Amino acid sequence: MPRPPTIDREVVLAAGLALADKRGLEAVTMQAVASKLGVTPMALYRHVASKADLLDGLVEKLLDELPAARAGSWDAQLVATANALRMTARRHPAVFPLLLLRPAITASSRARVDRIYAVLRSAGIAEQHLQHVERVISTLALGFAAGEASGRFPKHADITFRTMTQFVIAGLAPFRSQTG
Amino acid sequence: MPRPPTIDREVVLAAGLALADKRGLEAVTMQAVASKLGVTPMALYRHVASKADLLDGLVEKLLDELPAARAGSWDAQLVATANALRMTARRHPAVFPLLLLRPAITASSRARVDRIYAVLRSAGIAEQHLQHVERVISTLALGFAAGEASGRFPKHADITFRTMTQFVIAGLAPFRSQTG
DNA sequence: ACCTGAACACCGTTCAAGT
DNA sequence: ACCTGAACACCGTTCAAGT
Repeated sequence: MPRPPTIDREVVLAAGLALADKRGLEAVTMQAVASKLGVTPMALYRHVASKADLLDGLVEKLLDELPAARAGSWDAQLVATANALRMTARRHPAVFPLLLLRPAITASSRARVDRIYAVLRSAGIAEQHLQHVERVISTLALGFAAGEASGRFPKHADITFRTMTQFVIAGLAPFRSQTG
Repeated sequence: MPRPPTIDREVVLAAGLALADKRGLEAVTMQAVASKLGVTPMALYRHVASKADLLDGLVEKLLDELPAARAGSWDAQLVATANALRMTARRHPAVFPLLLLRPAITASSRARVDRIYAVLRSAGIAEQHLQHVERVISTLALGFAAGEASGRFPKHADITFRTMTQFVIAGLAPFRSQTG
C-alpha cells in the first residue's frame, strides 16, 4: 500500500546542515533533524542508514558546494581553489573540519583531485611528485580553512592566507621542471 | 569527614586516553572511563568539570608528550618538530585531530609557539612575517599528522612527509632576509 | 512504500545522601 | 572530602504495526 513520501534524503541532509550551521555539530541529533522536518526520528532511517551516514552526507554536500574550477594561470587557479575552500569553511564551520578526517581519495573527490593534478602539471610539476605535492598543498589549504573556521586564527587571518599563497608558490619551485 | 581519594585527575585522563587509543573517541564515555577505574560515573565529576573538560585534558596530555626541542640547524629542528607531531599522532590517532580545532595560542601552547618563533628567527625570517609563517607551517605539520592518523594517506605517507619537508624549506625562502 | 508507537540500551549530568 | 544511589532528560536504533 504505497504512500506519498513526505521527506527524502535531500531534505534530511539540508535540515542537518542548517542545524549544524546554526547551532553546531552536537546539535545535529536524529530527534532535532526529525523535529525540524515535522516527522518522528524513526522516519529518518528510511533515508539515511545511520547518524554516521547522515554526517557523511553533510560532508558530501559541502563538497558539492565548491564552485567548478576557473580558467587562469596555474597559480591563480590554486589560489582560487584555496579561497573556495575557505568560503565553504566559513559558511559551514562546524561540518568543515570533518573533511580532514576522511580518506583523501573517495569516488566523489577523485574528480577534484584530478583537477588539481592538471593544474600542477601545467605548473611543470614532474609526474613522480604529483601525488605528494597535491597532498601537501591540499593538506595546507584544508588545514587552514578548518583552522580558521574553528577559531584558531582569531586575528589577521587574511594576512596569513596571503602568506600561505606566497609560501605555496615558492614551495613548489623545487618540484617544477618547466615553466607553465 | 575526609576520605582518602581513590582517583585523581591524572588517572582519569590516563584512563580516557587509553580508551581513546584502543577503541576510538566515541568509546570515551563517562561510564566507560569510570568502569575502567572501578568507580561510578558520578565520581569523575570531582576531577573533571564535564566531558568536554575531559577531552580537553586528553589534548593537553598529547601536548605534554611532545619532546623538548633538540639542538641543530633550523631546518633540522623544524623537521624534528614535525616528526615529533607525527609520532604523537600515530600513538593517539583518535585524539590528535582535536588539536586542529583549538585556538592556536593557549597558555600551554604559548611556549611551544615561542620555540618555533626562535627557530624561524634563526632561519632569517623577518619579524613581520613570523606569526603568519608560523601559522602556515604549523597548520601544515598538524594537518599532515592529523590526516595521516585519520587514514587519509593510506599509501606512501613517508614520501609525502619528505616532500613536505622539502616544500617547507623552499616555501620559507621568500621570507628569509639572511642565512641562519 | 513510508511513517509511527512503543521499547531498549545507553548517554551526560544533578543532587541529596552516605562515610 | 570523596564516592554512591537514585533520578532526569536525552540519545541512537530496533521492530512490529498502521495506512
